[in-house]
Amino acid sequence: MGITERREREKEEVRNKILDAARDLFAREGYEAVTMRRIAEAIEYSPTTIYNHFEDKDDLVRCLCDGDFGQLLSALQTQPVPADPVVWIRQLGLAYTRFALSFPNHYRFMFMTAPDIEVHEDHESFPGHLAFGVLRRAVAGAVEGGRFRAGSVDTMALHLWIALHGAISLLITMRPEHWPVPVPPDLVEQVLENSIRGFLREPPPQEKR
Amino acid sequence: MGITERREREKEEVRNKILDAARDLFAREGYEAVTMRRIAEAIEYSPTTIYNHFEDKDDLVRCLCDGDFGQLLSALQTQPVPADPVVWIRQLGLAYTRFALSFPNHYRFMFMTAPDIEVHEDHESFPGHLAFGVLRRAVAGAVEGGRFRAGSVDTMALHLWIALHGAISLLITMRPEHWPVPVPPDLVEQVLENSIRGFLREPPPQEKR
DNA sequence: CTTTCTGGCTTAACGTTGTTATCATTGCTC
DNA sequence: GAGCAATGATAACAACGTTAAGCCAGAAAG
Repeated sequence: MGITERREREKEEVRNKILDAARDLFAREGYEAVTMRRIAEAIEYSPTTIYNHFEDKDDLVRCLCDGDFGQLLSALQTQPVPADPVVWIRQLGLAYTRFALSFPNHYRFMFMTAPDIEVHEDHESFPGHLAFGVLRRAVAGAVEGGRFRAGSVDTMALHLWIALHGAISLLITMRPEHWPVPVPPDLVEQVLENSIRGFLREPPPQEKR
Repeated sequence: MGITERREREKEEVRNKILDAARDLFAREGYEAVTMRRIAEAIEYSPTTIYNHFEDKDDLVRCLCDGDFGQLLSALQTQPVPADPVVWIRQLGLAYTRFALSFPNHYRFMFMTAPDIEVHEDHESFPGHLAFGVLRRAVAGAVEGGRFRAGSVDTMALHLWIALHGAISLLITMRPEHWPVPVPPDLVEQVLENSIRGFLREPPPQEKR
């Protein structure tokens, strides 16, 4: 009865080789560069073999991004939760940013590209939702702890996400020389700090410098 | 001497027919649907004719977006400037949003897609810069008028733009059912108002409601 | 041991795409 | 009328995603 297991293991192995080759192309050169034929050449299989493991190119890249984003998520969930929920929020935002800017093509595909057709029928499994759940918990902690002013936790978490996404997506899309003003190196931190400040119950102490 | 003028006029005419056909395809079905052959069929010319008027497909779509975005810009510059700079900022943000959500493919191409190669060598002519210039003037007015707290006008305008872009780009990309929380219909207005509030010198009066 | 069958893989091909090389035609210039 | 510049069309190329057809090792059945 170990035969089918070995077969499945071999199949999984090929699947991972495909994903590795695709990840390499994707991370370095983007979606357009991920070509069935280039993947096939890299793993020394024929292009059609890929279709035994993935429905089509979109399915492949989606599996790739879901998996890699899942790793970010587990990193978010694994790292220790600071006592101060505001510190926690800052930490989450920076981890999110670091991932996005390290894997801009992943981020672009997941949050800046409209899917062709209906996908992720069970919306809860989408890694983005789980990541958002973590952020929401942090915001809820800040509200309960009195650090944030009262209000809709969902709305505040949403606004934080939107602000981060705005800065990140523009950084990914536009080259620095195309911006209307010089881009400060800590732009995302600024935006994050600004948004947080808008939700604080009391203005931050003035002893800052 | 009217001959060359007539020739240029005819050439311009064909160019406009190309742009019109392309705009129709682009606005309705997006970048991928804009096909040299479909454009050619629509205008009853051969596909290669398009290359007499545009360098390649990217050049075509870029000209299209630049032109259409230029119209938004002139609308921004034409409309009367309110006495209250904060009202002005709100007005600019809403006009920007209306354009983006009315022409999501235009917006996607201009602000959510990385250009393949160097483009727009003279950065000042990029319509986005001019639009940002208007916003900066409005913010400067708010600072000078004492409505906004003191600080870098560039930074405040940048943060406003980023917040708007974050909300708009997510609305364009994600279908409502994929959001982690229900999307309020006035999301962009919320975000805009929130950002403005963060820059106000004094908290807004409480007579609201 | 032989036969059957099944799943994984390849070869070859189809239909599109952007783009280019080549050529014809038109009509201005001299 | 000869040359020339521009405009357009035909045909083709290379690359793409994807699919149909068949090959073939190896498990399953007799």
